[in-house]
Amino acid sequence: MPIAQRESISSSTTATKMRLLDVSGRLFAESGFDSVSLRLITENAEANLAAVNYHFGSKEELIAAVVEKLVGPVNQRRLALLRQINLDVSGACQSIVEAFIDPVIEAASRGDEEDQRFCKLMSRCIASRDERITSLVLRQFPEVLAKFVDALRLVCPWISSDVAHMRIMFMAGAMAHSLFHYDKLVIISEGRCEISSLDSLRNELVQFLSAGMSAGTSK
Amino acid sequence: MPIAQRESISSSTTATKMRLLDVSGRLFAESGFDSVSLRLITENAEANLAAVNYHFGSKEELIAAVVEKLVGPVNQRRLALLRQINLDVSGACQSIVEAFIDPVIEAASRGDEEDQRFCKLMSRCIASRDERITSLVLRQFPEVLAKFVDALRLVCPWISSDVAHMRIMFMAGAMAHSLFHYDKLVIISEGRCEISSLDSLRNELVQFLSAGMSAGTSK
DNA sequence: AACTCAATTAAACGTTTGTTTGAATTATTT
DNA sequence: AAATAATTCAAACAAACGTTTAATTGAGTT
Repeated sequence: MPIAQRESISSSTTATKMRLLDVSGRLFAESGFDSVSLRLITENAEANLAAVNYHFGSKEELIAAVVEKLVGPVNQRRLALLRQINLDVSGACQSIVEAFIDPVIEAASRGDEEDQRFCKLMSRCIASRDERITSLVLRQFPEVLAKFVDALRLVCPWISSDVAHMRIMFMAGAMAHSLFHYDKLVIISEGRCEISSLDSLRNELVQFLSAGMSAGTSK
Repeated sequence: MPIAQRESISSSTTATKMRLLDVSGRLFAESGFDSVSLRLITENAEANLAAVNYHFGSKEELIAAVVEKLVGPVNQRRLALLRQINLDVSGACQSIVEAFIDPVIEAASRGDEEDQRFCKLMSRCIASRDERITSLVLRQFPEVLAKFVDALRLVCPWISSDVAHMRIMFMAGAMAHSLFHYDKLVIISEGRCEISSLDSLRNELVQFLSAGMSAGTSK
């Protein structure tokens, strides 16, 4: 009878359910949401094949659980950091960028998991091209976007609303792309570039984006 | 006997084969490479289900044909534009950014297809997270990356090799992300932002990236 | 007109997918 | 201890997938 107790389950959080969430995140990070089968997940979680449908209802709801568990706290932290910024002092634009970037870096470094895996999963969420994923991610994003646009325009008054929105999008893209692919840079550059740590990537991202965010307008 | 004539086919370019390539590009742009089935492709191309395997050998080789047809000319054009730049004059950094961006914008605007669809397909190639795709795309990229790194460091001598590599990656990410998602910005911004044309997006991208590329280093 | 070979077709193949079922097991409550 | 609910399990399900096969068509050549 796996239907009636759906609601009582969502609060119980069985050990199996948590293991499924954890293993799913690991596998999704490496291969994407669609490529990972329920059989691979349940085998790695040492659970039965039917466990996902029992605990989450469907694969899609499992994905939703993984995604929301990941992006929710990050967006909350972004808003919290943004509120702490003194928008009057010089360097406030860099603080805005940091408020957008650092919650992701923090979460990646804090977790017991490996940095890269967390970054890849986060990148798959933020810059997904699957509407089923983006609809989940973008649900919370309008508030974040609006707050960051307001902050940016307070610090850089010469930026129009349209341009501010675009620049937030550019920032998200640069971050998501580099978070996912930075480990490949040593190969593509044929050994000429090596990123020593996630922190060094973060520093260069902040440097690059701060300049872009505060750039003057063309005309 | 679909094996022996494989090479004679690749030069004949049947009407069916071209239709398959065209339809595949359209469908891949909208839904991604994996989500589009051979049945959907062949139905839209008014061809038989077996046509893809006959003309291309497999679905994977069809994807490879679509990808290489798309990214090859763009990278060639990038290198051509880069060679034309006078690296001594001021504003050379912006020219470098334009040499990276404009080949994509040109190709999107030139094609008979709709802008957005082309942008989405291009974005799926450039910033793919599927190793089967990235291995195709990145095959030509080391040369492009190296040339752009060299040009950037000539114009901005204070940038180290590592940082130059990263900034190219940031640029690619900002471009790919915004090319794919810019039509969603009007929804996410809840009507507060609307991108009038692909050209306006291009102009803001150039403005943003030029500032980021030429930014000073942190210490 | 007979032959040749590329191209198309309909049908079936074997896998893999997410999901469902009903019984067995374990845990919790009465 | 008995009864009830929650969880696990093996097995099977239908659907969708890429691929293959063998027969058929059609144009170009000998």
